[in-house]
Amino acid sequence: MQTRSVLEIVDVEAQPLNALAPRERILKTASDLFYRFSIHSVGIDRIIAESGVAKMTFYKHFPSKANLIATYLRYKSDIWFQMLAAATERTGLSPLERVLAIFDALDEPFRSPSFRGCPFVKGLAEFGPEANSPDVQATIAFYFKGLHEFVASLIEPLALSDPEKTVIQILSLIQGSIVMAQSTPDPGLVKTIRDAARVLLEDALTSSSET
Amino acid sequence: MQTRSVLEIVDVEAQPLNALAPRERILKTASDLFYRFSIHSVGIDRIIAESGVAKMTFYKHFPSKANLIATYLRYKSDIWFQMLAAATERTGLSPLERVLAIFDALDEPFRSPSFRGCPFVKGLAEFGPEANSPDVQATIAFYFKGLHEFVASLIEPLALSDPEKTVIQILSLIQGSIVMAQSTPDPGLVKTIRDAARVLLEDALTSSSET
DNA sequence: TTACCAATAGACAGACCTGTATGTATTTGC
DNA sequence: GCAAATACATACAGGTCTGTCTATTGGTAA
Repeated sequence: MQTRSVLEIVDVEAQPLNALAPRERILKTASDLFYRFSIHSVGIDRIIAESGVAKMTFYKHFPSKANLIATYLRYKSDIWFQMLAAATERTGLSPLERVLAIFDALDEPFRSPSFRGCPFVKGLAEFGPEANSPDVQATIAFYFKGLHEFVASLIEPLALSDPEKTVIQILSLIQGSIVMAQSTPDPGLVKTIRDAARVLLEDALTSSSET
Repeated sequence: MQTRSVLEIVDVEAQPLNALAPRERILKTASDLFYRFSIHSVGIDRIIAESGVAKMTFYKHFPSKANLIATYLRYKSDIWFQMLAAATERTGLSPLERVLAIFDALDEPFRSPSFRGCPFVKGLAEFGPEANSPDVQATIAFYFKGLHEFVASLIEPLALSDPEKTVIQILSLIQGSIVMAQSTPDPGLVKTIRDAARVLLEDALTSSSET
């Protein structure tokens, strides 16, 4: 009983599968498989088998595969935004350091052997504009919009004359570094990109103070 | 007869489907469909139907779907590198302008309504390290290596003290801008990213001349 | 003309896919 | 301890996938 209540407050991420309720077990298994192998190449049957759940239980919790996919993406999105918030909201950081903290936060995932790139870029690759999966597409759009707003909120305190321009540049560095980390292994990547971001931010600050 | 020889030297890209030989018809159809809808979600049957070819004809020219996918990616890679070469090899450009010309070349594809992001990032999303398709994976790796070498060859004349660092930064801006163009429409994107690249290059040049 | 080769049409095998149906076991709340 | 909800195992329907097979048509070159 006591063990039970402890389990409930601990992050789902760190739990062994068999300690989780069916719904979480399905979601975590699907998340691993979708992220590793791509979405279309992983069938419901495999998710059911690896999560040790009956088919009817699956369809009770997730009315369709599309629903599971959207839930998976939303789950990844939540984890990612939580991580970003934790990294940038630390006390004692200057506004500029908060922006650069984004890149520091990327270092650990980039070094993880299970890193496979951005789930939402991958999602967009499989469920682009021509796909017929409104829930999935909406979840992907939700992420990109959220990231944009998050970066904008960090840039805003810098009081730049053209903040949106710098937001786009930082976003491009984030997305670009994720692609690079996935396609071209390089232990120094984060430092290189962080330096680029710093140069761009300092340039924007200088330009803004001149005018 | 004369028409025939003309057709042969004109770029395959611009031809109507029915004027092409079966192999090119298949490849062009597959290229369109794979790029628009993703690879796994487009079946052989659909490619055959839309290219107006018999199934046996398809399997005569492409021994398997994996072979077609690898050929498709190689085809996209060739077109893309040709475009990059044409944009950067123009006469009268300074070494720095040649690097920036990469971003000018991105403007047109980004504005095209049929733009759907980078075929190789999309390819990696569907055929990552865990996939069992060595030919496809090799073609994707070939592209990323080629782009890296291409950018390095443009950076090299700048005689920077740490050229590889700038190469990675420029590559990240390229990949990042492609993701942004796909996920967040913005007519001013290329100018914004080009400015970022210019700032980074000028900073690298300044640092190199100081030491 | 004849012999050949490429392309066409369409059926088919065997595996996989999503989602449903049926019935049994287990856990949970009262 | 009992009733109700939940999860289990498994079979199945209907569709799609890749790749093979057979048989026929049409153009080309000797």
